[in-house]
Amino acid sequence: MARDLLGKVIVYDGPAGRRAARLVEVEAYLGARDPASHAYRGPTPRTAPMFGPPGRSYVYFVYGMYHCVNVVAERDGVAGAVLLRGAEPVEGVGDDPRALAGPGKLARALGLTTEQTNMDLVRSALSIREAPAVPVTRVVRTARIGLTAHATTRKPWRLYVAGSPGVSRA
DNA sequence: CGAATGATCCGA
DNA sequence: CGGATCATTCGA
Repeated sequence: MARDLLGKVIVYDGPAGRRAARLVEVEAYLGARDPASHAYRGPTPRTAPMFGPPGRSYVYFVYGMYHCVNVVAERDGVAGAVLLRGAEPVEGVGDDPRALAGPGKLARALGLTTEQTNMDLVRSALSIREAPAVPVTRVVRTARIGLTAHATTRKPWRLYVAGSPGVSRA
């Protein structure tokens, strides 16, 4: 479930050393039932990780200049992923509280690209770590942002931590 | 093959 | 609101 990711820490031990951030904004995407999902029309080379086993990464490139990072969520064979949209700096990413406020900024600050797609998030250089859960009272649910195929998908599948500067927008 | 498209961001 | 900028996808 997407909400369990809020508060957790994403850690990337890359060429530039350790970079880590606390997740404060996420969005859930499904498969054939979700027109806004990359997996809507079945698997392609790019979206293959979305159909694979859970607990792995799905990183894609968009708009010719940004990368977006997802955590694959459903069981093997079923499409589903959670887009990481915002985080707060923890280590190695500077101290601008808004440096990871937005999916493109988050990926850039952590140094993640399509090279890091389909990585095992439990036992690899890219991982998601346990951290104190975010109190229910601080979690806000809204409709997802920036979608073209919005009409059919007004589900409140965007979750964020109220008041955090790492959230992409109010 | 060519053309359209996009789960973004920034600046005016 | 428009522009930047290009991998991916789909139609012919």
